[in-house]
Amino acid sequence: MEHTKLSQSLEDYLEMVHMLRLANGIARVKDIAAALTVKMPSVAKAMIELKKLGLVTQEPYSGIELTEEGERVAAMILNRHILLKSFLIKLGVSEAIADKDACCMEHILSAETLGKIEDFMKPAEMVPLARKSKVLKTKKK
Amino acid sequence: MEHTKLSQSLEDYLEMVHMLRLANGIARVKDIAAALTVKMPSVAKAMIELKKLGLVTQEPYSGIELTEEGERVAAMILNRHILLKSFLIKLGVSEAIADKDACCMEHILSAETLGKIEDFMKPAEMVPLARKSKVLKTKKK
DNA sequence: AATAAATGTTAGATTAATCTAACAAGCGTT
DNA sequence: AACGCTTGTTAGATTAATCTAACATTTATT
Repeated sequence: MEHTKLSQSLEDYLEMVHMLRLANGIARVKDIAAALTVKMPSVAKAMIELKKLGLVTQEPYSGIELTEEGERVAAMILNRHILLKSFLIKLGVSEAIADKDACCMEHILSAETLGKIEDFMKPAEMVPLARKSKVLKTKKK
Repeated sequence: MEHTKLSQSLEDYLEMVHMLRLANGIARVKDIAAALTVKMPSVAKAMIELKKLGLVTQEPYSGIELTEEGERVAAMILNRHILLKSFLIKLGVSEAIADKDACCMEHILSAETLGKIEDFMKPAEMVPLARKSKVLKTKKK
């Protein structure tokens, strides 16, 4: 609801909470810090902000949970990440770099550009028939 | 020579100096501020940093010049911008948004990704014969 | 159960980028 | 040449994100 527009940094933290919960079932401060290569106090501060925004909850000294809204936002960011990563891989970028660059791009691209990238990716998935896969049809309507 | 890795912000300022000099012959504080939608004191501070880094020179109260090194770096950034913008346009993004998003992307993408995007763009420029411009041939070699 | 190790939090400093307000210089018109 | 407008600079505050150091809690080991 509140579209308070997260900073890039907070988007990263929120996304990481989500990813760790998917991967490990729990998002711990230590693991978030390690994954984002920051120190634990940075995570603590970020969590305070995300709590203020109503995106996460946390009982002191335990794992971080997502609120419903937090889940929704995190999933959106993660989807962007996945879209961009596969896009880059399709361009021939190696997986590690695709992951890293997707991680930066996911915070800055406009909805329009994301939409076009989606268009670009979709046909290939939907029509694996066309072997040559020349895409980017400048669609007329 | 010194690869002190400019911040995104300083890259933007340096690029804008270059663009204004190309467009108007002179880069004035006021115009830089307007173009980047910041206030003049922000420009002044940025110029102090760029001077420290040996990328620009400026006589007090007059236009900003690029050093040889500054010119080199600025041209590199501008090239990235142009590459990314045309890439986005090719994907179907409108010019204004392509420009804006290119401006963000130009600071964050890895050399590998930039290289792949270049590869992606090249064939089309070399073969302007194909009228329909259906692109992204997953080139085999 | 006591203690040690691991994990989490709080306090406070640092850095970068921005802003506003106040001051200074240059220029253009009369 | 003097005044006023435009442009540029300096000083100082603010905000966000990080860090280190110190402290607190929880978990594991004996």
